[in-house]
Amino acid sequence: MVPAIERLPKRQRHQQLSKLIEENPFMTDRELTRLLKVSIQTIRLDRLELGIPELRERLKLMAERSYDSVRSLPLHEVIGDIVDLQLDKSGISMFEIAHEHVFSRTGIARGHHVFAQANSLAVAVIDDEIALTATADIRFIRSVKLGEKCIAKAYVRSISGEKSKAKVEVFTYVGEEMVFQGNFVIYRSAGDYVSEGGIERADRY
Amino acid sequence: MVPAIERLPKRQRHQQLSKLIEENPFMTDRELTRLLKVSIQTIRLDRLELGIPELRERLKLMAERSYDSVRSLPLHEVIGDIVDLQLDKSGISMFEIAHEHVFSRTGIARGHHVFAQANSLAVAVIDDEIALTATADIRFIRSVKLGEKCIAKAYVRSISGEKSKAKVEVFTYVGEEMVFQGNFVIYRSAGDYVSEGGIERADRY
DNA sequence: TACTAGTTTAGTACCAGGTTATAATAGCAG
DNA sequence: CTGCTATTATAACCTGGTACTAAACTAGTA
Repeated sequence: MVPAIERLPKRQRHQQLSKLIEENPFMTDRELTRLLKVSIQTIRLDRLELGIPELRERLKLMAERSYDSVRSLPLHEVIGDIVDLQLDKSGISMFEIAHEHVFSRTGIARGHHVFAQANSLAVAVIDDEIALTATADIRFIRSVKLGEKCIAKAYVRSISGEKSKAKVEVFTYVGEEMVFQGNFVIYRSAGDYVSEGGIERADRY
Repeated sequence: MVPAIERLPKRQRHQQLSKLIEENPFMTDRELTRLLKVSIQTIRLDRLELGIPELRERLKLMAERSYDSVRSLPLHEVIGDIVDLQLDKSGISMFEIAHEHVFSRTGIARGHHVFAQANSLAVAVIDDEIALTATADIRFIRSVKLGEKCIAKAYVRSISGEKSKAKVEVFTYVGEEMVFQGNFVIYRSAGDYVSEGGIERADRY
């Protein structure tokens, strides 16, 4: 049944094929024949067996992926995932340090990403039409590394109702350990309702 | 020369065409004929005039863009373009505020992007293996808006050789106007290299 | 030895989504 | 009428495939 001896070449080729296409999805079958030294039909049978779509389908998939991620990129609106939010009181967000956030040499997160999480949260926690960071006084307590999950907790310390400023304190933890601390002064749009929980905002989606 | 009267339809159609393709780059010429009520040849002439490539080329371009941005993501290494750099002395970087950096509602830049530029520059200007932000004291002087070019200038104020800290002051301008100011304390490596475990990988091509 | 099966190669027809070139037609301006 | 633009039509050709049929080259086995 299973010849079992000269069966390897095919499997090997399949592996190579998968790897080549993963490394460079822009390759045509014809280019692959040159690299694998088999006929174009073999390449096509292999793709069939492996369920690898043709070049054009691959490119279309990639295009669709990137197109979707461009569309749904209010990713920049808030850095990190908001876990809990009590407007004008406190908030919690989570942010996992990925490759693109670290110095490639050391795996240590660039400070501005940690700051961005805290800043986003400090702004988000202020319940106002417009909230902008005025000043910040921050401390990076220890470096954060690739893969670590940063939990930022923001507390609104004071709202100077007339003066249209709010003080927000943010602490960021990895596990039990505090890694960042910042005091933010946030400008808020003056002249409107100071919320005590009774404000509905319809323009917020 | 320019008939000027029934000349509009074409221009209008060109506009519509561009818009349709921009909105949905996945449309074939045949689908476009149905929307614009002209022959497929007209669509193709239009694309030719407008320099819009065929569907497959569009998808390929999109795929390449997303592929590149995944591969070459030291895009995050420095925020903004370094224009001038004198290590341990000063540096200048430029950063243009784009759509993805602003609050969509107001067109005002999120603070952490402005901070990121300054922070990146403050770190870059320190001539050392490893440089990390320790603390920062920052002030957002006025809000920065979509399309504005931020010029950040960093000055190294002191290097405490033994103590492995440096003070860097950064000023960010839009035109003549200062929009941000920050005092950074940067940790620097006290002269050691961080070994990454010494793994050589031969399985790489 | 011949039979059988898995693997590889070859060849043909066909398809989508075009490009390129060439020609025919409509509509109006001078 | 001539000349010009815009539009449409027609046909040949291209790339990078799919789908299908058929042949040829392994081997192992009865």
